[in-house]
Amino acid sequence: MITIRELAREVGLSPTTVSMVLNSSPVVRKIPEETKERVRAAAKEFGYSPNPFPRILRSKRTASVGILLSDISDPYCTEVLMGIDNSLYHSGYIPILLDIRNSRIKFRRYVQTLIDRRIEGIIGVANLLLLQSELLAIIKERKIPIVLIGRETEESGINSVFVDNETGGYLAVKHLYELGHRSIAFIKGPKGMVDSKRRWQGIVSFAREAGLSIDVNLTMQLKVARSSYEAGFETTLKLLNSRRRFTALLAFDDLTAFGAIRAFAQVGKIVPKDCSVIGFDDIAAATFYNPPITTIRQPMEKLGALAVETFLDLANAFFAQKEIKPAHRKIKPKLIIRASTSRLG
Amino acid sequence: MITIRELAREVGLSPTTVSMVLNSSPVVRKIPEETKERVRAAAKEFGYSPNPFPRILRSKRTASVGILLSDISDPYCTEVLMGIDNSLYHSGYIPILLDIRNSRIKFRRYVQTLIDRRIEGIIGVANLLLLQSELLAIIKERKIPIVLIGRETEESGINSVFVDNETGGYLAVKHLYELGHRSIAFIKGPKGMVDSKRRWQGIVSFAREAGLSIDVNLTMQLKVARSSYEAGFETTLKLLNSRRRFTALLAFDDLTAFGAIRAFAQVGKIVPKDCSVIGFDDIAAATFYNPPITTIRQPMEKLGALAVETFLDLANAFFAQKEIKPAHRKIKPKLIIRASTSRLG
DNA sequence: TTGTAAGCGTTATCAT
DNA sequence: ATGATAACGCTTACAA
Repeated sequence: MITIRELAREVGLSPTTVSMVLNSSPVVRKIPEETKERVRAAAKEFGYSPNPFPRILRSKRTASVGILLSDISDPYCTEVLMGIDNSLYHSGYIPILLDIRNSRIKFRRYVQTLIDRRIEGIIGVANLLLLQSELLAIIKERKIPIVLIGRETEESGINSVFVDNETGGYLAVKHLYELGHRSIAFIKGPKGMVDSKRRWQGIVSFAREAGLSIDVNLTMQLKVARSSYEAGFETTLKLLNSRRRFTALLAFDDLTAFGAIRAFAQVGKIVPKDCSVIGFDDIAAATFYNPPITTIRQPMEKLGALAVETFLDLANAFFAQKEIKPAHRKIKPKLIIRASTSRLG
Repeated sequence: MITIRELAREVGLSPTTVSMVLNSSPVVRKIPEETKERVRAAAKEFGYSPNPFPRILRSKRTASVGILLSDISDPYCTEVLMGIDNSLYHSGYIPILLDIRNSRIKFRRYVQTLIDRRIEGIIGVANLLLLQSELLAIIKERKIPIVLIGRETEESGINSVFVDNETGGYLAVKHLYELGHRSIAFIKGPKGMVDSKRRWQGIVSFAREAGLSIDVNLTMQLKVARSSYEAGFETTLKLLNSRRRFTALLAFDDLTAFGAIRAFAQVGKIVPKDCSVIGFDDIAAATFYNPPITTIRQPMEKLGALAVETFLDLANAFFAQKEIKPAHRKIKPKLIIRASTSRLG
């Protein structure tokens, strides 16, 4: 791995000149094309790749960003990641990806790792832990730019990019309503989760508009402890046991919907013939579930892309010593109709 | 962000002493406990975190490893990643994760990115592209340690960690056979794929032992172009249209199995009552599919962990200037019985 | 027991 | 139009 000094010797010039040519610095206009060509050719010939670390040392810019995931096995994270990777591709930044696995210990350790590595910012994919103010403190005290994906937050200094959950909830009930459903069961997200609250607001808002009445006995809440697949399964069984009739079920997310469909299958009911089911997120598996489910799509790739964009703005502002207001970007979700919902009757 | 010099001034010592204390170098034993304590306390008080880049500059060790993924939205990759992240957690190495998305252009660019960043090695998650010898050449020429996960390869200099596909195929048919199935349909992987060939060898080997006859008319092959979910769906419909009877289906992987189950559902057949279906991989979705599928589990986390272990050995050998033989580790798969297979009759 | 100084590979500034 | 030099922040011989 050749250094710039060696390369300079090869072409009979000083490291300075070579550096200037290769970085097309302003002064370079005064250098004759012939010389420049010679340098570039040699660089290519010897496969010269400048060592980034001295540059980092001087400039203080590491061109790296920490990506903190709550759980990489969660399809939601994965798809957001695609958006992140894709946008980063063009930026010259490298991602340092760390998976918290919902462990506070790992969170702490990984935040430290990132700080040690002098990342220019952190992009976090929604996680309850990330909101622990004690932990945010670490970040804020160091003034590191941070962008949170998927969790609505007005925390000062924390940027966020998230889906319009209220509209999402609204669209979901509306769809069921338009298919003729009037007895609708709801499985809300875990208590205290902002997303869930917002979605519920959307649902209530549509119900009011349409004159749809919401039966509290058909309104359940997910337990936090278990995976939403399992929780969806059990909650649905409970719903079925209650003997209260309903023709449609609005689930908190896709995994919950999967669990619900399994529960129906278990008691011999078929979705959507016996009951329509709608999810939320539109993870990849939603397409190939049996049946493929109707859901509210969060544009996850876009969330990732916007987060990167926000981060880049922040990082540049930071080095330009400019203050920049925290951004809170809200994106519209979209109804995706598949085979788990059908017209009543 | 305080430097070691500033910290040294704070405690009234030289940077050297501080450095030695903080790195507990051998000489440090001669330094009185009192001094050491003072240094450590100050480091903590000022939140001193040594800038890693000068160290990298001197030592040539970047403590970073490139992770090249074929497609991060593939659940297989994701689970391998968990194993990688977990093992790396204790090693002090940071992962630079790049998603090729099966694009040769991205591959080239990302390999260059990694080389530019002076990663100490590359862990690749199986991808046909990775095997393109032209591209491997780039890597080999630079003598960068590389470990390939999930693809059997004897390429000189390339280390690999993969599942014993032959045993996997063997176990899968064996399971169906023991449930009483004799008319079994097979959907093999795309032509030219090593994994597929090996699995098939395992299948044939069991068939011979058990005296099971394999009907070539029930033996299909996946087309490469599409996702294995879609391909599984269409291939199964073709199988059903052929009117040839079969009571069980062995699919190339879980996604293929999902597609198959959808195809059965479409023609009104129920799995496993009308036909048993077995997959391969045991991705997370296998657990919550409708029905949850029986499959051959690849220990993906373990594959990731072993790859990291292999990489660490290589990296250490590399810096110790030792030659080390390429490792090819083969891991046993395991049958996981769920609800998509049942006794015949 | 502690300190001085050189060097890792760049790049920016200033000189020629 | 090109080059010498210093500096980024750390570690490590070597010196005191």
